[in-house]
Amino acid sequence: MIVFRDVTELDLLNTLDCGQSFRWTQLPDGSFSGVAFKKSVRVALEGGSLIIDGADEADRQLWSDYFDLPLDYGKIRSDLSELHPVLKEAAQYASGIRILRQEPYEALCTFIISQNNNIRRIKGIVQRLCEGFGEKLSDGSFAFPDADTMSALTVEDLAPLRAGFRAKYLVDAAQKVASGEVDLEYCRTADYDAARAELMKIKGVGTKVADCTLLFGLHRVEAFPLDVWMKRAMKTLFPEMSPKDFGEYAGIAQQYIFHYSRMHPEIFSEI
DNA sequence: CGCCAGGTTGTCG
DNA sequence: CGACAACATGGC
Repeated sequence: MIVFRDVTELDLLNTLDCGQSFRWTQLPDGSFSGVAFKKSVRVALEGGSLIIDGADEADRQLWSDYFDLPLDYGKIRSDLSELHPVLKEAAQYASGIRILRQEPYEALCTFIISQNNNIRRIKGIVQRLCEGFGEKLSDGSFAFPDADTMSALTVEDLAPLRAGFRAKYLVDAAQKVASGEVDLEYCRTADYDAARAELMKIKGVGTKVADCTLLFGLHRVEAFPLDVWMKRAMKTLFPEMSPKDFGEYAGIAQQYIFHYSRMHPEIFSEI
């Protein structure tokens, strides 16, 4: 078990169940169980301490990075709040959301699955993908399958996922990542537009999936994915702003606005 | 039955 | 460029 003391700006529900990761489920006691990096853990926040149950002390840095603990979200939220009064309200409402540092290939695949889909069904497809093709862990849970494994699969193999038209995109992603035709680590440090173009070599990866992969899988926090909610929010709440105006931590602003918008749908349906 | 869901693609002006 | 249907599946 690993314990991180005096953790601030972290809300587990808003971070683990806000549509950036699809691998966490809340338990009756409020804690979360999930798998990342082929490690199954239970996560809880008690009295300001973040507890990673089932983790080895040797992985302390890994889990610190996963929850992005080194980044000063209080400072970032304060700075973002000065940009726009509505952003200030959204950031306050959604405070405690952090950008997870997920594995790049997992982020890529889950956001390919996310297109024209809803979060509930995305979770189901991801779970079936892991159970069908991921490594079985000691506690009976399943890791996310790696690109090498998935590159050997066909669309027919993926039929049990019921992923629909997205299955062929998953196969293309696996093959291009496994062969090195698409270099995910290159995307970590490359010029942003070049990184986006690298990911968009994959069929079924457009600007939004690329941006989500960069934000949630490669921690490119300047990314600003525009999905249906964000397009509505930009038009209704920030008509005078463009994504560029949100600065180097635009991705964090994006999460605040996305969460705030989803929790207040009436904003967009009035009149 | 029709509409929508953290979109992308192909096609047509 | 911009608009628009099609794409699989499942919930409402």
